[in-house]
Amino acid sequence: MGRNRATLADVARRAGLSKTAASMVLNGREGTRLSAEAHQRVFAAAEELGYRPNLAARSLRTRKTATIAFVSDIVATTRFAGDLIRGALDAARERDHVLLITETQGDATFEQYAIEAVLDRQVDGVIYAAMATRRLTVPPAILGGPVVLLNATSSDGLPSVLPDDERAGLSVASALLELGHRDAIALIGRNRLKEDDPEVSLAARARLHGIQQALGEADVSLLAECFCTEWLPEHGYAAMRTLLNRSKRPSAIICMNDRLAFGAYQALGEAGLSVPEDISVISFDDDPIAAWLRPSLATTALPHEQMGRRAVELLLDGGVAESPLVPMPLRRRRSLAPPAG
Amino acid sequence: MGRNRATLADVARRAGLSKTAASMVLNGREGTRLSAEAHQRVFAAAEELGYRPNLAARSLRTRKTATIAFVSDIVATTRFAGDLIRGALDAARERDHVLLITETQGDATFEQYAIEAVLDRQVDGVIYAAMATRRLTVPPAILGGPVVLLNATSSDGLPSVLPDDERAGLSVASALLELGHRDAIALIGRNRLKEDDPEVSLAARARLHGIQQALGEADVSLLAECFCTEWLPEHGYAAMRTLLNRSKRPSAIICMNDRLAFGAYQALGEAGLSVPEDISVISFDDDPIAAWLRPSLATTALPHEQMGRRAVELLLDGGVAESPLVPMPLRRRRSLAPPAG
DNA sequence: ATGCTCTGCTAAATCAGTTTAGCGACCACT
DNA sequence: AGTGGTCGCTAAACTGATTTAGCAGAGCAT
Repeated sequence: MGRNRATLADVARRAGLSKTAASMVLNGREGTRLSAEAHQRVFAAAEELGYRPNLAARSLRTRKTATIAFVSDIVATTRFAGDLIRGALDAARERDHVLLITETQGDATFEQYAIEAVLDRQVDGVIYAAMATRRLTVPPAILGGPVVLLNATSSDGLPSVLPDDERAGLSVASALLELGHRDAIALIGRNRLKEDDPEVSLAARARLHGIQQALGEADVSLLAECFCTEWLPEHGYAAMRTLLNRSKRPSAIICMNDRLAFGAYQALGEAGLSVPEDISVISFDDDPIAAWLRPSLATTALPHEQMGRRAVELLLDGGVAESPLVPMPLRRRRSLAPPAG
Repeated sequence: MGRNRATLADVARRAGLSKTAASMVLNGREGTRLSAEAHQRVFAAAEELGYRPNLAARSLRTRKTATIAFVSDIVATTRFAGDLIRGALDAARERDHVLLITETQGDATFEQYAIEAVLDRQVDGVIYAAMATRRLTVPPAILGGPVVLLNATSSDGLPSVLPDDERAGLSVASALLELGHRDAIALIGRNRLKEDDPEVSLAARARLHGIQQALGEADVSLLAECFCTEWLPEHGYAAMRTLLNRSKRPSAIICMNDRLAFGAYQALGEAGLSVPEDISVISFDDDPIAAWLRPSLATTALPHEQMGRRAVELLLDGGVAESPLVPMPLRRRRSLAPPAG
């Protein structure tokens, strides 16, 4: 790779100046007393030789690599990961940085390995990302330099970037209240494990709080709450069927995520009920599937791209981040209507 | 990041030996005549100091960085990208390498930038990946070193890794034939642009060929073919509705991808038809949605993780790759049944 | 004539490794 | 005693940049 690249010494020689002079000119150093003509010559030589600095050599001296490590537990499995990475990539490029990506797969050995690998390469900072919003403990090895937590928090007081799930819960419930739903709102996706263990999820509890707060303020209580062991379509399907067997049919359903809502749609379709005429449905995440459903599913979007971007900004610009919370915009779609009758 | 790391000189001093000796011992050099005791002392010193080599310094001398560039047009947008990256990440880790990921967004300026960024960092090789299987032209700048094309080919004769869409087409059609479907098989997703322009897609044409070959051998011809401008659920929905308005109802549908099949399911549900009793459905990709559908959708899996892995293997192990094609396994699921009646 | 400052530039050290060339001690052989 | 070979190890060069310290010459005042 890159054999025969011109070095700084080549540039200096061609310009008839010293390496020192060439280095200073190319780095735009202030306060140097090099003549305008010297500048000219260096630039010309660099241009002609197609000179590009060898960053390995530079970083040996400066201890800067213009490289950020993106260490995450799981990059695949969810299509959101790509957005997180893309946002980070964009922000990094704008700052002339590049991303070294590793995955720990939630395995301690891999994590150890990943961290050594990036530290050995002298990265300028680490973005430690979780694919499910949660609390975690960062490996002490990376604390020697800048770290930002992405989609996670820790007790170390490290800067972090999180989606604002509580406000999302609030807006989801409010959307239904505004339409006139009151006494027949059901919730699908309660889950003790997710709600009680912040190392599993922060989203479940926050979303629930938001929903409860909005409903409480309107003096409304839920018609029913369905517990689900996981937030997958099959669980949403089962929950919806249970709900439909009850004496009073709900006028609106809140699902804790879009996959549950997908399952709920399936059960509603089988029961011959239509959304939103018979039942409104609203949810969280804005998985691409939400827009593909018929009718399209109203939901609150996880701002993954924004979050990835913020993480890099926080890491490199050292911003103090007013708040770690990134808003989750409400996507109003066809699955919402006022209650029937 | 990583301040106060012990250097090789520290290790050598503690072992009471020279840097040369320490370097040789730690690199396990053959043919050196250093005593067993010297080995002991170096290993002990390295261990005690928690020594880790500075890879920037090493690669300055050796011109090896143990880093691979993963340059792709688009990392987000499809949930498959994650799998491609994960496979590459795994294979890279097994070989003590790490991935520098960049995205070009199909933009020439970004691409130029991305390539300079990775070449400046002296990567050992480049994986040039496309998110949709297609033919492309690689930027000449990266040809100075090893390159592997992932999910793409080019006219440069570069090694590449591709999914075997033609065989997938073959197995999809064969699966239907085996079940007894013959004169009422319809195809959703024909698309001239994708089929005719290899820079847009190689998959469409290959899948079609495979299907046609299998049907041809069985002396069967398609009942109908629906053209779709894109392969999104809405197009599958529309196509399916069109098909249902014809005089003869199909006994089986082949969709060119799972998203189209998702749309077809929606239209079938609305029409009160059930899968697979009334109509069988089979498709391509194995998007996670395929398993979530009710009934679960039979499809052929894009082996993205395998492909990512193969690309790294090809790049680092220099394998001659018997064939660039990675098999797409058939996932038999509930959407298949013999024709009714 | 001497000393001082300013200008425009460069030699050399430095970063942390790898690699080449070779040194001193010891032994065996003539 | 002199020569040659092996053993066990090291000094120094090298990679390609940045950075520190300082040099030569011009201009000016004393």
